[in-house]
Amino acid sequence: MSIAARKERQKEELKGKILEAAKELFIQRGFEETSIRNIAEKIEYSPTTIYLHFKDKDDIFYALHQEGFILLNQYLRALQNVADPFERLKAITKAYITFALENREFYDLMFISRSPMNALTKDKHDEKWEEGNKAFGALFGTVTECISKGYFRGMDPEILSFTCWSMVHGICSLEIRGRCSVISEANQENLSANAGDIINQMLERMHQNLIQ
Amino acid sequence: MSIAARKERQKEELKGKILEAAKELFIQRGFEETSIRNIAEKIEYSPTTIYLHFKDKDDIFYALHQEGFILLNQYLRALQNVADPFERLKAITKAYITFALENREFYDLMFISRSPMNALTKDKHDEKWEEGNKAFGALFGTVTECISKGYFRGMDPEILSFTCWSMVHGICSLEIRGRCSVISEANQENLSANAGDIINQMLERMHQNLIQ
DNA sequence: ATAATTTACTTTACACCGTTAAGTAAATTA
DNA sequence: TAATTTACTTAACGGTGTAAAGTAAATTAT
Repeated sequence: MSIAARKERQKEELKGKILEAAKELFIQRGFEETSIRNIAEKIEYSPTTIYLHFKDKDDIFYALHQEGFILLNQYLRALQNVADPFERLKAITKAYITFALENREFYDLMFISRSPMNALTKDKHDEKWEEGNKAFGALFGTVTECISKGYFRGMDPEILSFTCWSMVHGICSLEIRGRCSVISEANQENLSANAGDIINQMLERMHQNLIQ
Repeated sequence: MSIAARKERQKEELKGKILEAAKELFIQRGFEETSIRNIAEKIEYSPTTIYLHFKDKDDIFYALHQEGFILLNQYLRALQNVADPFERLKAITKAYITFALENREFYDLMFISRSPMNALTKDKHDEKWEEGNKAFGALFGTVTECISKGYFRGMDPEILSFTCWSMVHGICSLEIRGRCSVISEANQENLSANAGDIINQMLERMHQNLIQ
């Protein structure tokens, strides 16, 4: 039955083309300015064809947000050979910020936009946010390791992990959603990187204080 | 010329009614689900009437986001009589989180949504984000006072202020945009408040470390 | 008091949007 | 060769923001 196999292949091919077109458009123009009709026109199919491969618009952007997580993992994977968990934690916060600024639209989709989360609560009823869970798990693992080596003594690893995430997410999302105009022009350059340094400094001093 | 005065009054009245209707709708249903037509129907005018009072949809939500800042100021004003700047700083972070969670849609509009920022870059060409400047100024003032009293020695007050803002914004925006499902159910309760406590703890230990 | 003008709207219309239902031509199977 | 399935497209529904044109009432001018 190689005909069925070829058809399956062609179906996947078209799905890939839809996603590719969607990605290009949304990276150029952002999520809200990317319509099903735009995507369809780009791949030279009718708009309704897209619905044969994706449930709805949110479903497309859920798939794209998955690609974003693969990209984020590439940034983080490199840090897995940092032996000291505390050094690794600091490297994670820096890499996370770098990822966000180098892939703004992806970051927006993954952590700010409501669209991919809508896809979860609608279609995949009762399904969990696996991508988020996995990425958070990596942070959680490192924080837990830190605690087991005497850092952050007595703190809840999950809440502390969330707090670390929050701190860097705050920087990235204020930057991406254009709220940094309150900062003087001189400080706006490298603002995110500098704020990231302060966060790592805070983590460091927290540690220094505890071991004294 | 009291006729002109009355007309002016009536014009302002209608503008207020539009804003009131928009506010109710957007608090109930969120920004994206609130349309010009909805607002018009609610006040029993034709949709195009709204354009006699507001340039476009973003302009309406810019006005609403201003109301949000008035509300935020009410949360923060109470803390102005906390004499010690460091205690005030910690109170600000807590109050900020409380404001965000008690006024989620307003918070979204003020610090996450693109809409009011669009109004700035479009219409009010070259105008600055005054609301943001003013609110940030209050934080900046407190942080500067902290530094002048020996806290956070050697740090840039503006970048540090931004970092403090980022930390609490991160918590609030992850919560409001539904990214907290990665946390265990037990920890999801009071997650934001607990993360806020950790942030204050970090600020505190940073200080303790410096004065030792 | 009547005519001209301004004001405060509404109606209509345009060009989009996501999405569903119905139709169709080609490929495949019986 | 006929029946069926596949892979689409066309047409349509009900929504969106917004601009242009029309209208009736209020106001001003003569």
